[in-house]
Amino acid sequence: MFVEIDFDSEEALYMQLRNQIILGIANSVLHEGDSLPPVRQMAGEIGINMHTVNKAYALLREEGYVTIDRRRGAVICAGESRQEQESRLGDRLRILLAEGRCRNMTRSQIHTLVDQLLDELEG
Amino acid sequence: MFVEIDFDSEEALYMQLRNQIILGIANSVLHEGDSLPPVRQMAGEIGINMHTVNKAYALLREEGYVTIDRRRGAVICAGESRQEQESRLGDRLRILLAEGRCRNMTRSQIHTLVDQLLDELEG
DNA sequence: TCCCTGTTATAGTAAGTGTAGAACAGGAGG
DNA sequence: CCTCCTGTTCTACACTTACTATAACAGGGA
Repeated sequence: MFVEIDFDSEEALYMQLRNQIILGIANSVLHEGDSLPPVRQMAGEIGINMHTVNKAYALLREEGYVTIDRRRGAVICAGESRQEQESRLGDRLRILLAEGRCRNMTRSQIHTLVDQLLDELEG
Repeated sequence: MFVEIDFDSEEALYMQLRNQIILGIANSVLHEGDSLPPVRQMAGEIGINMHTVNKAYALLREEGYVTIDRRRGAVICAGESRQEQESRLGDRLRILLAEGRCRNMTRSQIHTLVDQLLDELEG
């Protein structure tokens, strides 16, 4: 796997793993139907506990990014955006934009940054 | 103050307060030079502990949103965007955009959402 | 002096995070 | 049937963070 954990980060390990998998999906490194490594294998590869990986997988399942069954493990599933997720995404984006605006970022600068980050994901 | 705390939220109280103050600045409800209520008064108004308010104020000071002295309390200061702040902002925005992309949001939909949220802040 | 300010110290409860060992249920394959 | 691998669940422990509470301190203003 492409996952790398920063043990010095203040962000929770399971959250780092969750984010990197989401980035992998958006980045087309992971496609619909792909299976994630089993919890024990993933835990061994990145050097964290099995339960921490399990927590990340369970979170991804709750958020609708993967489906899990005992045969195939965690499988990337199609993005069927739920409304509740969008609202949370909007709330989080609102704070982010407010911070940028407090930092004197202009509207065009923000759009440029968004395009740049989207290009990274698609490129 | 305009601050309202959601005690059922999973977000930390001091983080809610910090975010609402930042929204207030971006929203032009709070202007450069304005003083925030004293920690004890703010704590009493919104029904939380003084130390929790103090933690939010201290965080805002670390992030460069306010300056604090004993005479005038916490005073909104000018936005002199630091580079470290921007990088963190970019990292957080990257995750957010990845989530949106996994939810099949198009680039134009994202820009529309950004514009909508910015209009809310400016309106 | 008195009051208000932020600040600090100490303490306690509660929750979250990460690790650890063990065991279970169920499907796959020999 | 048996074995292996899978996710899942349980208990337990240490550590950190979050929040509250009480108290005291230093410093500027009236």
